[in-house]
Amino acid sequence: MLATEHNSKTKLLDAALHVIRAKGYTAATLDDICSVAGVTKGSYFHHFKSKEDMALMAVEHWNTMTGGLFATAPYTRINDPRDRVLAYIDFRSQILQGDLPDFTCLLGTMVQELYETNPRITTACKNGIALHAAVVAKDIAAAKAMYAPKASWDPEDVAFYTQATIQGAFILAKARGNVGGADIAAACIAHLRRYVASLLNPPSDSKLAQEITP
Amino acid sequence: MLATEHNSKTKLLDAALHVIRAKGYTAATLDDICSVAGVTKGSYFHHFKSKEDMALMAVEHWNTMTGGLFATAPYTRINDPRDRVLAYIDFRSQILQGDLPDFTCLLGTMVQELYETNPRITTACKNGIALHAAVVAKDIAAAKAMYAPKASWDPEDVAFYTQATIQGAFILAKARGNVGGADIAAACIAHLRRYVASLLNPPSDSKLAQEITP
DNA sequence: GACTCCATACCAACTGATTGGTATGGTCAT
DNA sequence: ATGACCATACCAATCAGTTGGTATGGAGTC
Repeated sequence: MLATEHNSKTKLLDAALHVIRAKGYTAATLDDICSVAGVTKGSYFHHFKSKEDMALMAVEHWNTMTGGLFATAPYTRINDPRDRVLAYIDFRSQILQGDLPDFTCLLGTMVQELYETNPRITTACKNGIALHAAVVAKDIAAAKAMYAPKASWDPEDVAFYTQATIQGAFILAKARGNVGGADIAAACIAHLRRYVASLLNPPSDSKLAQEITP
Repeated sequence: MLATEHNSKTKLLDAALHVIRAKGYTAATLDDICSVAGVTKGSYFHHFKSKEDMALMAVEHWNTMTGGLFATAPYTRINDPRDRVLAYIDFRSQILQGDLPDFTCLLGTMVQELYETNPRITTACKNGIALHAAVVAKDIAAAKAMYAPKASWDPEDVAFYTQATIQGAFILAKARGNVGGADIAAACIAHLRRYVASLLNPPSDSKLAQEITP
């Protein structure tokens, strides 16, 4: 067994996550990714049959990485579903650390430029986002059942709304740049938190949470 | 005056708006843009000294186009500032028509892939977004002064939040594709509307609108 | 344990196509 | 005839992908 057996493939995928998030899919060249990974194109094409193939595997890699991150995050151990949902949102705010390419979303970045030109990658991104949204929706549904059972809004719908806001927060962050970018994203997520909190704990005489008709 | 005086330049800019929104900045080639515009590269380089220069002018073109669209939109004639803000959000939902490249945002698309590699275009996008956010913020501030004067949230902050949600809605729409994409974006904007409405018309015993601490 | 055999992993150099950008020359209004 | 406008032909650089090859180590045979 080799210490470096499948090391190159993982290094290439890690490099791809970083480079694509920094420059986008089209501008991310194979040479970029290979040089960050510290391997050559020969190795690259040994593991991937094309750039598109690599991107699809990068999406899988991303899904397992982020899936693990959220599955093992501290907020998951909170019992009350409402608190857990809000702690999830807090967690999304807390992980806005480091440079922008470190905390922005691979799927949102790729689908933005490829939705019309690359259906396979677009579908992979759609599925990845839906996968995470479903996890969030599960907690939201549990919280709704307990705190707003009669409300007419759909937990899945709210889950997608959280993802939209977070994706949009990334865009504003990118526009502002590395200094201040994380701050404006956090401000957006703070508003999102307040909205979700209001949906799950509506003041008794308020019709806010009941009246949502998507 | 010539009928064709600056016709080619405008056609090139219009083509650029469409092609860049469809494929992103990097993947949008000069040949793409020229062929959509129906002119040749000779004309292109007569009007623009480089691709970056063209993109910067495209941002200006975009700002004047969208600026005019919102400045003359029916909702601006609504007197009550709260109604006007909510009608603005409704308007954002109403213009989700046609194919995705027709209603998604040039600035959000470009900044997503260029924030680390092209500071000039990034700054132009940031300014364009801030420009529109300021227009929205003005109405939100007027509405706040009338309906939630003691609330601690910042109108500018909320304006940026609206832009983030809309940008994120575009990403979800792109992920879902041309069929259903506009629907999920509209669902997100519906939630946004409800949140902004709650900020501007807080139920008397609710602390929702007052407690926002961004 | 020494041997062949072979799949996996990797590399350096190359290729054809495409890219943004140029050079040059023509057309037309003033 | 001069300058704004635009078309054709072209160029150097760069791109994704190929080529032909080396190095390693494990399986099977004797």
